[in-house]
Amino acid sequence: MHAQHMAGHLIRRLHQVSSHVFATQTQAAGFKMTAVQFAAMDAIQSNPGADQAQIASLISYDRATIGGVIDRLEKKGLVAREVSASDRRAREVRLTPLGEKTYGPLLAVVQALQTDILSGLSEVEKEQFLSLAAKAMTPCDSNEPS
Amino acid sequence: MHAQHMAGHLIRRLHQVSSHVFATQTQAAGFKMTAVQFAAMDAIQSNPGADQAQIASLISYDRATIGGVIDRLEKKGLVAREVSASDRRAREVRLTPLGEKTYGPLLAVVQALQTDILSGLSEVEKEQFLSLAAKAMTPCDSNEPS
DNA sequence: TGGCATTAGTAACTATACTTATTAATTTTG
DNA sequence: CAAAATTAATAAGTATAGTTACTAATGCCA
Repeated sequence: MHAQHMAGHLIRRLHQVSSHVFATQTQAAGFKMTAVQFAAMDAIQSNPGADQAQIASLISYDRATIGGVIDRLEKKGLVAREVSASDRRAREVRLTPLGEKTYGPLLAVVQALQTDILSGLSEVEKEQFLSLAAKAMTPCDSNEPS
Repeated sequence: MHAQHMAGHLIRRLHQVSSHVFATQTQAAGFKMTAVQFAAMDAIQSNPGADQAQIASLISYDRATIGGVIDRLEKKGLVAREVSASDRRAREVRLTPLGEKTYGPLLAVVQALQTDILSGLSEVEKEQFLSLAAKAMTPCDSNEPS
């Protein structure tokens, strides 16, 4: 069992736990939402009218996959797509009134569950972990504002 | 853009990078293999004759998903399944001779690529990160929660 | 201005990843 | 020993996550 001690394996398990905590706690709060759907919604809320490729780039996501994610948000009535007047290839994405109304309470739930993802660590260790994780990601963060 | 600074989001991106490094470097070395397939192969190599559920548990994997992973390993001729003599529900899994021959060189490649996953961190920081990640996982290491 | 590269989005395909339900075999227990 | 509970694996359904290939629209530029 060499794999257990490898970075890739540990990261896969962190991701597994993280996704599970997200799904469980958002569901308990009455939302049906995945972590990626929330990230997309968050990006759309901060950048209304951006096209799908821009949203994908903001959350480091693939152009070919974001379509499906936005499909599901659209199906829930949280976002709306509209063909851009200036570029008929592009779809401008915005939160619907329901999306706007949902975003605030949802954000509160999502912020609250973050501490549970690393429940095995103390507060200080969580800070250390997050700052190391953020640093590990910075080489590819060139296009992202804070 | 609140999501960027959250644990869940950072972990998702780490996983993304990790999977990408794994796929790229194993492919460059001539192997067609995903991280989970390697983890399964590693567990099978260390526990020949274990059934699928045991392998799943060893790598913190779902029983319903491991079947597909082992299917793909079987299709590549790396592992073989055999109905257990003592329990006809269970399939005992073992590496084939080709699997045995492949395992060593593959392990070397996988061990070598681990450092590239956290390429943004110094050696000391990598150690810190890995030990924090391992600690974050320990509460559930005894066995899997629901 | 006509052709060509680029870009936005989708489609199809592979592979996770998890849930619930089902089937089949085994074990427990009444 | 038969009924009930448990367990191993699969099946079906949903949602990521990425690749390559394709269509359609745009923009460059010679």
